[in-house]
Parts: sequence; C-alpha cells; structure tokens
Amino acid sequence: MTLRDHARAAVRDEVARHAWRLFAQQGFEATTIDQIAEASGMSRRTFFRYFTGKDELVLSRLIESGDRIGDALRARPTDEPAWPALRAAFQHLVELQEEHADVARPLQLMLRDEPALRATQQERRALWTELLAPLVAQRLSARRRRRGPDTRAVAVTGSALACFDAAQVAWAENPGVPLAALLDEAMESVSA
Amino acid sequence: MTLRDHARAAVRDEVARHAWRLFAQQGFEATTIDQIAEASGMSRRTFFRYFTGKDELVLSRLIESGDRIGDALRARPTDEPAWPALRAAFQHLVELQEEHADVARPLQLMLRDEPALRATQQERRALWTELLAPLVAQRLSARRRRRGPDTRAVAVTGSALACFDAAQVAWAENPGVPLAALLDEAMESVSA
DNA sequence: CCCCGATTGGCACTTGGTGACACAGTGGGC
DNA sequence: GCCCACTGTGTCACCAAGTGCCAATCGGGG
Repeated sequence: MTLRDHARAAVRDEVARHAWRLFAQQGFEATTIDQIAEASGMSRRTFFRYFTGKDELVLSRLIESGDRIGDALRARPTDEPAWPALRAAFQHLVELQEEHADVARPLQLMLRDEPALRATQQERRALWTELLAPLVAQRLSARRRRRGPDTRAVAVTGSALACFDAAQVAWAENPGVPLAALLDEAMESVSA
Repeated sequence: MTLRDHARAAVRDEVARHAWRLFAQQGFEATTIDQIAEASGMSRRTFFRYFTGKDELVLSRLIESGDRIGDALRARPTDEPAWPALRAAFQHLVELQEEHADVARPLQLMLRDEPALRATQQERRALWTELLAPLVAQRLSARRRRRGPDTRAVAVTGSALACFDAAQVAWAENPGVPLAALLDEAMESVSA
C-alpha cells in the first residue's frame, strides 16, 4: 500500500504548493478553499478528503518543525539539563529560519496577524508540548519533594516554547537582528 | 450615554447567563447561536450585535480573570522580582478556582477539549501577555548586555502563563490535588 | 402628537464543513 | 473476457457561522 500512500503524499504536496502560493499572494483568510481546489484541479469535496481544512495546510508544516526539534533534543547528551538542551534543540530551526528569512518572516507575521490561524497556533503548542515534554521529563531530577501529578515537564517545555515564540515574533518584527541572540536573551532571562 | 451602556451590559450579562447554561448542558460546539438567541429572547442577528461570536462569551470571562491578575501584580511591592511577583499575582485566581471548583474544573476541561475554543485560548494568551508584560518589564534588571528589541518581559510573562496553564490542566485532571501546590512546583521547576 | 435616531428583525448571501449517493478506473479471481 | 470489490472523485443537499442591507419599530425630546 506504499504506492497509494506515495500518490496521496504527492497530491498533498501539490495542493499545498498551490495553496501557499495563493496565501502569499492574497493572505490566508482571503484565500477560499474553492480557489485552492480549482488551482489544484480538483473539486471542493475532494480537497476535504486530503486536508481536514485550510488550517491543516499550515499546521502540517509546523508539525514538521516540531519533529525536527524532537529529533534534535533526542540527539543531545542524556545528562544535559533540560533548559540548555532545549536551547540547543531549537538551534537547527533557528538557523533554518535565518537562512530562509524571506519565507520565514512573512510566515511568522501571518501566524501573528491572521485571526483564522489562532487555533492553529494553539494546536501547534499542544502538539509540540506533547512531543517534547516526555523528552524533557528525562532530564529533570528524578527526586521530587511532592507527591501527585508531575507538572514540571509540561511547565518547562511550555516555558521554553513561550521563549521561542517571543524570540520569533521579535525577530519577525525587527529585520536585521539575529534570531539566535533574541532566543538566548529570552531563555536566559527566564532561567539563568 | 452611561444609561445606554448600562442597558447594554445588562443584556450582555443576561445573554451570557443563558449561553453558559446551554454550554454546561450540551457542550460548547453543540450549542448553536440560534439556541442562545432564542433562549435570550432575541434574534440571531441581534445576538451578533452584542457579541462578535460564540467565542466572545468565553473570552470575556477570561479577560476578566486577566484583569484581576494585572491588578494583583500592580499591588505587589515594586522591588519584588518578576517571578515571585507573578506567582503571587496568580494566587487570587488560584483561590477563586479552588473555591468554585465545581464550575472551574468543567470549564478548564471544556477549554482543553473543545477544538472550537483553541483560537480563544490563543487569544487569551495574547491578551494576558499584552497586559502583563509591561508590568513584568518594570521588575527586570534595567541593565541589559545586549542591544536591540527586548524579548525578556514577553518571554518571562509567557513562561509564567505556561506554568499556570500546566498547573490548571493537571488540577482539572486530578481532583483533590491543590492547585496552589501544582503551580508552585511548576514555577519552581522553571526558575528556582 | 410627531419626528429623529437608535435598536431590532428579517432576508439574502458567502464561506467552511459534512453526509449521501452515483460513477469511473483498477486489479484480481473465475 | 467477465464480474467483483475497492478506491478515488464529483455532484448535490444540507447545516452553522458571519455579514451587509433595508424596513419596521420603539422611545425620548421638541
């Protein structure tokens, strides 16, 4: 069944390419699904068989980035504390963004400005946290003073993502300032 | 025009009351605007003149909570460092939640589970950050090593909110565990 | 009492999203 | 070669969220 999946992935890629072109031209909200479907040479109904909605076109990209962060975090030495390990895990993505700033910056601004993408942002947070928190948990002290549910991994992961977001927004708004420096300052200010 | 505003506020309260009753009975997504409008004795069209959408019924409550946090933060001694000041500022809300757990817990679970409320959650984050970050900024060291945009206040505020969210989710999922203790552990694990 | 402005309701329309059904290609077993 | 099941696709109908437009209505001041 790999053949079917391959074809499906190819169609998804093709649709995504047309969609992103339209988003860049007209913005996210102004682009209707009918336009995307027409540009992709398929019916509206068929579009919904490849994507759950317009959001997924954006979300699927963000999920990829999350997977990369996860991979990078797994590659760090197991005895490295959580905070510096997270900082290092972000580095791949940071460099990628700096390299393709012409694409990444408008994307960040779109994520910030389009109300229709707020739900997508929240889902990204949730997915990344779900993905990274277990990896972070391994780097926290096994000894706990308290009993009951352990909030530490989710809190640390969420905080790191908050720093990452803060740095990305500042970077998108201030061309010329390196993202790495913004992220360094953000993360140091929270946990020195 | 205070009279008009007063009447308007009264209507909004009334509509919100009916809406929350329906949300509790059927869930957020399953409740249609037509139902809310009918229960409130007004037309669909008029509902939209009082609220921008179903979301605002939820968001307006969350905004109130944000204002309270802001008030509490302003009331802290000005020389108190940001992190403990934020922890203390959350305390009012924490106690309120514990006190009305029968309402607060289902609400938290609704916020977590209803996909239609993800955008609302993200907006809440944005609004609270916008509100609190300037207050946090006053508690950060005025001396900075780096030049360029200052990401610290947003990063610290966002991290604190991430801890608060992590604690709230754990609290909603684990009845019997005090929210204050969960929040303490979350915030200590990020910045000890 | 009448007029003016604000509030309201009804209507039509766009968009997102879903379910039901029919149709075409494809590959396999007989 | 023929029938079969499976899959992908398109068409149609439908619902819910919003929004613009216009007519009706209600309430207070002259």
